[in-house]
Amino acid sequence: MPASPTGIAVDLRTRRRNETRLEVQRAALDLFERHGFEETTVDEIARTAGISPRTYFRYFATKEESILGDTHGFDEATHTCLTAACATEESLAAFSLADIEEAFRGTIIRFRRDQSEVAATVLRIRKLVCTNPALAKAAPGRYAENTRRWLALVNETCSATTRSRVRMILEVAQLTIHCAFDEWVNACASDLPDADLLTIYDSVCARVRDL
Amino acid sequence: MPASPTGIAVDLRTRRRNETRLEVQRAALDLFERHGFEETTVDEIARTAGISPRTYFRYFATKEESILGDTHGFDEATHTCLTAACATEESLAAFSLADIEEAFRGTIIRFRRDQSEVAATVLRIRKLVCTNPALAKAAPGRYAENTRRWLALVNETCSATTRSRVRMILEVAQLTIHCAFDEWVNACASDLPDADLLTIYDSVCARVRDL
DNA sequence: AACCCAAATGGCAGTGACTGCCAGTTTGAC
DNA sequence: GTCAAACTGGCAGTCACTGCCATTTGGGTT
Repeated sequence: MPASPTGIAVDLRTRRRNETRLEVQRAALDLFERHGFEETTVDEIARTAGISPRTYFRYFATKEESILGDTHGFDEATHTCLTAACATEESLAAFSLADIEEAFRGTIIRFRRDQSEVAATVLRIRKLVCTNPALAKAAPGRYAENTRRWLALVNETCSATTRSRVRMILEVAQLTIHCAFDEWVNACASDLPDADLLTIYDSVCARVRDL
Repeated sequence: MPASPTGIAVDLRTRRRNETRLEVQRAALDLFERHGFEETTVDEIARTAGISPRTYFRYFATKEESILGDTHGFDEATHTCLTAACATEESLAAFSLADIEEAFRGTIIRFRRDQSEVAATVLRIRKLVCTNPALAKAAPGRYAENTRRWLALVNETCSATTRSRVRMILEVAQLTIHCAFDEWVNACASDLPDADLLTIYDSVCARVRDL
């Protein structure tokens, strides 16, 4: 199996897989924007992406996942943040909301560097999610699943109290980001001058601290 | 239209409606416990409750709603709490997480007075929700819908900042209760001696404050 | 080169949630 | 008693999603 310069293994197979995955996501986003989420069938998405409906469900478990599957790097940020914290008992005890907030801030900043391309897609997705009721309803469930998975990383070694604390941190962090996303979408829709995700995120974080 | 002693209007029609609603909820809870959520079909629930499948969907929009529809009084608590806060601008500015937490505490205490009957049902429901993945995934979406509806009450009169603040308060309050529910279920399952919902809720609230 | 296994794909038939429509029945107001 | 509105059941249909099987394709082995 050949390796890319970054050391990540990439057969032809997995490269193709990633490509079609992206293709499907693009098709779904496009169709949802044009005709609405409920009006678009999985068959249409598959046809547009050039695959069979049966194959669609080998890439995404549900219709919603073609948009909600992409978490824009925040999942990865949480994951690395948490696994680092799980290293020792002390680091887990010291693990705090501020850690994840800092990691999220880093992810947001990375958006900017990738000039428009990524950030624009994120905005389109978030707009859909907070506009369409069906997606708005499906999204929290999807995120709760992730939280569950993460919590499993901590599960074994620590006390029930610590685990509960970690859960609260993860959930509040998620909550904060999603609120920021929503406000960002609204700000962009209203053409407000300070429609900057990082600025908004910081102010939402501050608001949480003042609760 | 006759009125009950409490002043609530109860025709025969609405009384019947409430009865069948309860009947369906009971049937669903029972079947889900015995055969599992995904293994139970809506047709079975309807048959057990003595109605047609078509009628089922006139009571509950989805299969999940037959359990998730009952929010054990916490929705009502939130609603009254929030409408009271919306009365004047000052009261809305003073509205805080502590207000809702106090209201929730009251709701929990009310469980106790209704000796076992209600509390037992709540426990059964919460156990199902935190055991079954499909329900665990559906639940957050359901609650997000409520938050949306509540936020609409505040929508018109106040600044974007205040609305954002109210949203955070509502969401964190929801989060706290659901964490408490989960810990309660786990404590009951392990037969822990201090498996008291109020005690657990208080400690979760404290944990949130320390974030 | 021929060969082979694992992974990927597509088609087909089936299940089950959910909806719109229509027709019959029940309830409450006058 | 009368009539409109609400409630109900049945039927046909759509669509998300799954299991199974046959076929193709990629990549390593001899």
